Amino acid sequence: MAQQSGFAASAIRYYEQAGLLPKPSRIGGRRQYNPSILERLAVLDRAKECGFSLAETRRLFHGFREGIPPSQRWQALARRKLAELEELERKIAATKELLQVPCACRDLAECGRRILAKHPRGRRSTRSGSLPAD
Amino acid sequence: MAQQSGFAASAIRYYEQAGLLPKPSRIGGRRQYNPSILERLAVLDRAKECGFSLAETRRLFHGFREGIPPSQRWQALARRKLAELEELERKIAATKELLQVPCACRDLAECGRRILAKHPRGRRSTRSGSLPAD
DNA sequence: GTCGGACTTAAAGCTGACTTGAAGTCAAGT
DNA sequence: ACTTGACTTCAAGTCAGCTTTAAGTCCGAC
Repeated sequence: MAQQSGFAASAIRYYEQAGLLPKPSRIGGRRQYNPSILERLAVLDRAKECGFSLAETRRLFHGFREGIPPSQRWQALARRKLAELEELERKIAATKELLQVPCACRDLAECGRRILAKHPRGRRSTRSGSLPAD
Repeated sequence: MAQQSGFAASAIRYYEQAGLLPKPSRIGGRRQYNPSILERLAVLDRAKECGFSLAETRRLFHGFREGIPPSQRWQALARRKLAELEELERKIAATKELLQVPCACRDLAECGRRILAKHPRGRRSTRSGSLPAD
């Protein structure tokens, strides 16, 4: 079992099935991994740390013409990801500000009235705020 | 239909079933909303903008003794959320740095070897990096 | 009385990245 | 032969926050 990698076996099988790892050779049904898989997994892990989704990581591996070197691949993906992160930072900053607004309402209904007074809720939703999940 | 609120009907029903909205009175099976529900929904929306999960928002509404004023409720939740956001900002900063590391490898296997050389992967996983989803 | 439209419900579906479960297979050791 | 234990597969389950679907109900208009 190839958990010198720090990944769960189930995760490795999942990555394989998701096209992120090459199909390993088999002996009697069992996967035989050669050590290069560890390099693959290290890159995968790094991509994960970089916040790349599996789809993005798949692009890293297979989304470029053969000869394109890693530097260009990383760069292309990084550019988009950095933009996303900056967007996320903006949202966080806005959220932090909201969280620091003091509240002097007597009850939550009054909170509601004040919020409504400031931001009348139109029929069609104001799509802006609200952070992604954590 | 109470979509002066900007919420989808299905979402409102979902919130009701999740204990975030009071059960409205009914006439012939149909919900009859009084206008105070709009205040409720406004607070809910604000909580969402603040990045609160439905569970946290439920605490805002029902997680305190009766007389505790909104200011204290918001404050208690905000303290924890701000800490989370700062943690998230730290992760983003770390991720941004990672994304800016230049890569001079000839191929992805070499990337893997370099990563492995820097961070030998132990048996039990290094639980640190990697942003939540977006 | 019967049509339409707006509501009602419970249940299932969606996304992403996996994990968990059940049931089967394989090879080595006793 | 039989057990053990590590693997295999495929399907289903998990989390959140909803949305979608299907089937049913209610009421007013015709």
